[in-house]
Amino acid sequence: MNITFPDGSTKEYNSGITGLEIAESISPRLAKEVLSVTVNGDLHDLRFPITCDATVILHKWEDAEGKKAFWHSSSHLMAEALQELYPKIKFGIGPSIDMGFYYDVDSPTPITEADLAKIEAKMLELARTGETFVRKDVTKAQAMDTYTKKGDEYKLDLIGGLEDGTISFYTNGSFTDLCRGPHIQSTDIIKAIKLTSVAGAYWRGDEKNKMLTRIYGITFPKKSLLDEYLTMLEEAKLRDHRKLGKELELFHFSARVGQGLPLWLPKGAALRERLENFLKNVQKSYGYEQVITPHIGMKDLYVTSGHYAKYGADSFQPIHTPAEGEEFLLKPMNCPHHCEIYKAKPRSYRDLPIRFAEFGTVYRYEQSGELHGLTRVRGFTQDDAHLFVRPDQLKDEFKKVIDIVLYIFKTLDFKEFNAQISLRDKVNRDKYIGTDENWEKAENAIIEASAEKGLNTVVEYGEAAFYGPKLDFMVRDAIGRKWQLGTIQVDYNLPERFELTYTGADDKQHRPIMIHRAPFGSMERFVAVLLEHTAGRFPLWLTPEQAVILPISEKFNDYADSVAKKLNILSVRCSVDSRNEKIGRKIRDNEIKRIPFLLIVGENEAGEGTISVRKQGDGDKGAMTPEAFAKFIDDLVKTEIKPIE
RNA sequence: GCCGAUGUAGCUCAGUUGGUCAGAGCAGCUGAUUUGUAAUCAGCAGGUCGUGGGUUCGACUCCCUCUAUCGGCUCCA
Repeated sequence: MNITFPDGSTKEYNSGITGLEIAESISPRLAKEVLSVTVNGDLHDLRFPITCDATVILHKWEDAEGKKAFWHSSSHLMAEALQELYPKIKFGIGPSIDMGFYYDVDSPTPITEADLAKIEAKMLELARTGETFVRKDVTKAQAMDTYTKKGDEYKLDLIGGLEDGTISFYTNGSFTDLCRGPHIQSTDIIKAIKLTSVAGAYWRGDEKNKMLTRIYGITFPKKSLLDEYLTMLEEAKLRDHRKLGKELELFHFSARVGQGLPLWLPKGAALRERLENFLKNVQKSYGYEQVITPHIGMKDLYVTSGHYAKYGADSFQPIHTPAEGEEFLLKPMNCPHHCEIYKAKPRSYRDLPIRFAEFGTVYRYEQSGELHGLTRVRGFTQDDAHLFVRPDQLKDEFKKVIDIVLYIFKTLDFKEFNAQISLRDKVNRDKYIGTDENWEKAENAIIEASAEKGLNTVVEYGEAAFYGPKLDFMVRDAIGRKWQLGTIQVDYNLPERFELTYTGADDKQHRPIMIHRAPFGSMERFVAVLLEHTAGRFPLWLTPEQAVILPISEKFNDYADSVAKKLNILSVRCSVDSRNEKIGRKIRDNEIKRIPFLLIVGENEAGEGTISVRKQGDGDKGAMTPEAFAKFIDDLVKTEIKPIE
């Protein structure tokens, strides 16, 4: 029997050998380190006999598959510890996740964060005994029987959803669990354990079900890896946009204004304005026209669009005029307004594509528990645009929008993002409006355009908007949470509902197709993610303050003011730190404020008409005239914003 | 909305078993200093201890309500 390895080499083994034995035959060290094994593309138990020629991959910690097995096994170890500490506990599911694992449990005794240290200690104690993970295959009926006797409704629910056939149990120490595996060979390679948090989670993710307690944890094969991880988490917290937003005085929340309603402070407003102008310029070059629409619209507008039926009950309640009692809704999206602009006059096929852009502020009632800094708010501004196109223009226009998103990401140095194609749920179709035919056309347009643009995409079913499929651009925040930024959506439905038409070359009326798109997603979320990516060190073209002039003493404040005037005229954003403080103090304070350039002026500079330039994190740059410095800044900004290709 | 945790001055945080515990540093203000590349010195002022109830002779401390925030779940036009 031949076993082939990933490097292409082949070795002969006796039939029935296991992955673990193969590792042992290669080296005792590998046998210690191997965490899981892939046989012919499928994950297998390390003790699973291999009986025919196969390709085998032995996974160590360095592999994602190795980590998965390690963390999944750790969740079983935690379950064992929990069972010993809380004998009446029942278990839901306990998978590995991106970083670590969790287990959902139903315990009559509440488990809180205060209990985590105790559970950790128990886990370590059990891990050291070197328990193996022993697999036992049973029939579905036997499995049902086992859990019926135990009175475990969660496991019974899980088994009920499985197909008939073999079901596997894994046992480590005193704990046996329904589990597909695979697992690591022994618990004694789990050397470092940190239970990170407890949280509530609905059974099977359905809010109608009971809420279980979810315990999150992470484990490592070495103590030093845990320390590194904890350090990394600490550093990530320093980049949290909520912390930086406060420190850099960008935005503020007030309970009296209302939760989820950000107040933009002067520096934040300046930053946001610059981002908006940047995008406006890009859009102008792509033929977009700016429009402006009101913050409210009559209820009927949203009844027509279909949004009222879908979200009306879960929205801010209607606003009424005092005399007539007319109902208005706080604008939750801009598309219906833009449809009405399209309808303002007859459109010809020659006019299309028509591209209406607006930085449109919208209000959505998000559940209170869902609010999160600037990334999930109740009032926010979309960098919205709606493109009205002919069918023959759809794919090209979609590709141009992808170009815009990629250009923006490149300019702002977002290297790591995921492009996600969000399609309809395969089964549950009544969540959506529109005909199957149009949905298929829309979905195909997105899939083809993305492929032709060479985008590396993942497809997610059930993630589409209720009126159409989307291409979403996802990025992660400082601690790895995923957020959607840019979105591009194809919509056949709103044009139908608003009876949008254009006159074709055949002199007949035709239906345009709509593309909804927002490359930033929203100004709020984009700024939040940008803050976390840059740790508050914005590119020069964006940063609220590019330079601060630091007079050596108050004697030079007048000279500093004259330099500031000169630089402001030359479009350098700078101010004067005229406080009566020592130069060291001024440097420190302004470094902390992340001002890119510090301009020091004293007797020498005032005499020569120059400024001494100090760059953040890069030290002394020498003296130059204000004019030379302005040119220097201008050149740097030009390297940051590259022309559109 | 649900589960859990937290809420002390503008910010970051101390406050022992309920009894001079309302504090510190930074920021602010005043004065002195007039400074050459990451914190000059001194003084002053700042808080119904998130809100509203309750228990108690007495509550920042214990209990309940509400509210906001944080970690998740659900949701996300």
